[in-house]
Amino acid sequence: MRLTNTLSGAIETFRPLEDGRIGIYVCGVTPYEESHFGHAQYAIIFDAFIRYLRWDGAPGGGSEVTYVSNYTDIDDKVIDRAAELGRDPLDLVNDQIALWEQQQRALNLQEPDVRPRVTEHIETIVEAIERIIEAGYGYATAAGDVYYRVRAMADYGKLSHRNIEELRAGTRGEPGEGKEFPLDFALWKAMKPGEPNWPSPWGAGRPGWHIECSAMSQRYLGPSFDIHGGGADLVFPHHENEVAQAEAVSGPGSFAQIWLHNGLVQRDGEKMSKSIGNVVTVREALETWRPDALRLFVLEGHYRRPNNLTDEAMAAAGRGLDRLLAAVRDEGAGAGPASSAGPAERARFVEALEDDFSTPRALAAVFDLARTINRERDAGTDVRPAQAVLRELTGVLGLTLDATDAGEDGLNAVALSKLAARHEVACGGSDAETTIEALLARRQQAREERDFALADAIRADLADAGIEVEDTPRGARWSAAR
RNA sequence: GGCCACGUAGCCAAGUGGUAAGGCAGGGGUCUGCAAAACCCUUAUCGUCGGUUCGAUUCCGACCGUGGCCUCCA
Repeated sequence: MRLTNTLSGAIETFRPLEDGRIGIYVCGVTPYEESHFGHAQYAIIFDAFIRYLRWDGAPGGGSEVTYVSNYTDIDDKVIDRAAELGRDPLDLVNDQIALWEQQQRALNLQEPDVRPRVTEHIETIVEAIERIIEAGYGYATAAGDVYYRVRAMADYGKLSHRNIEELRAGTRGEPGEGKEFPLDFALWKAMKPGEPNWPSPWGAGRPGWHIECSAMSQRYLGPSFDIHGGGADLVFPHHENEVAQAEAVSGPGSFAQIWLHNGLVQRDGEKMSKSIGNVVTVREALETWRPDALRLFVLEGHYRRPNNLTDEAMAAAGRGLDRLLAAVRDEGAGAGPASSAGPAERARFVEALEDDFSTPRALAAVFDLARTINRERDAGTDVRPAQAVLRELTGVLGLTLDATDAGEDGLNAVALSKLAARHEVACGGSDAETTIEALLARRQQAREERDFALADAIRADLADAGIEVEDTPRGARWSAAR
């Protein structure tokens, strides 16, 4: 597999440190407020990536993947937000983590194998800081802060492709109290009154932002591991500092072998930010669009490129999803010969993903397969083998192709029973599905009597109630519109 | 200001030194009582200007534009 490595800036052939086993760490969220579309995007991308690595259809038959993704559950933002809300910081993050995990399930995101939290790894972090100090790359101040000595790291800046002079020119503001050098960053922050704190050799305090990720990734994946991922906005300073911290102790080139960064989400061509007021939360996204449509939208772009979220693009993704749903519909058992479609598309799919995880190209193969299935089905071919391949490939990308995604629980039972009454249909119970079936039976009867006015009226009424009716050779099919 | 990406049809988005995947939308058909879905056909000289080359959208340069980062945003 070839992947763009931020470290080298080039596409490299990825070889795991240990054959058949892959360790990957992805920077997770800081759960101080609701997650937004960008979080869904990074999570979807890495979810699909890991599903692919594990897939037995990947070259080599799939790998055993250890996926670690953290929660930064204590930092300035958490403390500030908790103070604003007058809440305990830990309560706040617990609530936000619970919400995010619920949303992750809604988005069909696989759970990471390990979800380390900073507050549960203070000892690991303190030990990591001690080793950095021992190696000569860290120093404590009289105030009880500990800083990383950036100038001690010869190749500082190698990940983000900058040098210390450049960075120094860009620094704004004051050097900071007790720092030897303006670019030095905090490994440990001395406690301030009222803030959560833990004991350490340098006095009570809490970890700096970057140390947690290098300490926890190495804790679970070893000093050297395969892949470290995250949003492109984390390259500097976060990931740069992680590299500096880790390699100060474990040596140059020892940390993550490949750095993968996903492009950021824009909203209508603009940066999504609170100051612009155009942030789309995951909650809003899930209320507006189907999970599979969201995933399709994300994966229709290449992971490294910025992705522009627009209503139009989302609508297009939704229609594309409908197309895939139509192809896997349970009407594939034609009387004719079995379809031979699938293997060629599968090969294209693999080829695309092997080439820097090109999900757009992989999806093109999937859509081509969908077209072939539809065409062959129309011709009476038994397309079930091809449908199985389509389901397999989309499953690798994490699409569920679950038609009930549209939310039948959202059906308006009251409106439906009124309809049933208007068309003089006995609907039995209040069950929405039963009512719809009864209405469709009434409509079918009308059609057989050539009473198309009534048939069309029923269809129109159902459409008003959010039910779309389509006639097929095998009877009417309905679905909840969205 | 510095560093780094990117700029492909109405929209989204792949890709290649030899005249450009896929999705959505549009137009024309087939099918259908009608519709929907599906299927078939159809819609681009790849930001601008130079250069290298037999030939560039693909390589190089400049310019314009968009985006990211420049100490705590996935």
